[in-house]
Amino acid sequence: MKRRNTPAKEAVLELLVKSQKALSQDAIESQIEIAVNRATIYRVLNSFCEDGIAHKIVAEDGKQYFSICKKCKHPEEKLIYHYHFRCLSCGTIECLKTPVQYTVPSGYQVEHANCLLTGTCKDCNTNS
Amino acid sequence: MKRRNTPAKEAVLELLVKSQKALSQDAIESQIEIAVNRATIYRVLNSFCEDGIAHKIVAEDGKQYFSICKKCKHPEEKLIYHYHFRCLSCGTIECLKTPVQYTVPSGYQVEHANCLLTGTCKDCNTNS
DNA sequence: TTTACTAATGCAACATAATCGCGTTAATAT
DNA sequence: ATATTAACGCGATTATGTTGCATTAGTAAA
Repeated sequence: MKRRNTPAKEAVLELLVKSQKALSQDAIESQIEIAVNRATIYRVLNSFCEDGIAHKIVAEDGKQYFSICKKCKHPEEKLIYHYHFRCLSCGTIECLKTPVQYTVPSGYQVEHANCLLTGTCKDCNTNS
Repeated sequence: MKRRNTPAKEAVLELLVKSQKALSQDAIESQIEIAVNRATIYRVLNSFCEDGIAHKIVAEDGKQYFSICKKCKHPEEKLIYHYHFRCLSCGTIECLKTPVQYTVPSGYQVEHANCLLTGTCKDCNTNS
């Protein structure tokens, strides 16, 4: 199943790259230049994840957030998991550079890590 | 608002303690001895969280899981965040002893950490 | 034990997130 | 220009979690 380039994909990708943050479907739908159907946005985002272009974060609100992050890629093309930070004040979700480090009991095999810190970000702390 | 003891609370608590795992509302509803309404289960679970008895984990499936974990309590009564592990094969979510360690850029204030690793657990790895 | 107060419950309605089926549209290669 | 089929929009559907409200039942005081 070869991918095709479409206006929807380009617009979503551009928005994600431009915003530098993790965005939810509804944020994308409201910020995107062109009109794109909800289901399509999800399909586009999931295809990005499948292709390793974007990654998905599930926040404690149960919602999915997607982001493009070039720093995620390790030299040997392996994804390095890093912490994400969700600001309770402004809602922003950003990728921190802090890598996720963990050890698991022997016999356990880790395939994915979803690590989210919540609190107040720098901007919201200094502005209050 | 003082808490009252009720059959629903006792049953949910007993189940959580017995199972030693993080359970979702629907798992609790199906495993619990007595019939308890869905909304009540959520209210009970949230009250446990407020009282510091249980903690809530949001998995990458967007669902909330609740668990009792005595090891969570630090000597000075402060909650220590630890990793959780979700097995993609058997669905079990368990608390790992691995503490969550992170550093955040200056100006950031962390209030909560939700860290979940997914993969295959020991049992599922050895049985395959 | 009886009474009063109100936390807790069940039920139904509601809100939201995400997925899916299906007929149609349009990107790509020939 | 044509054929193929990935991608799309739309509507329906599923699932999770919350909320309002009338009723029930803990708990403490009389």
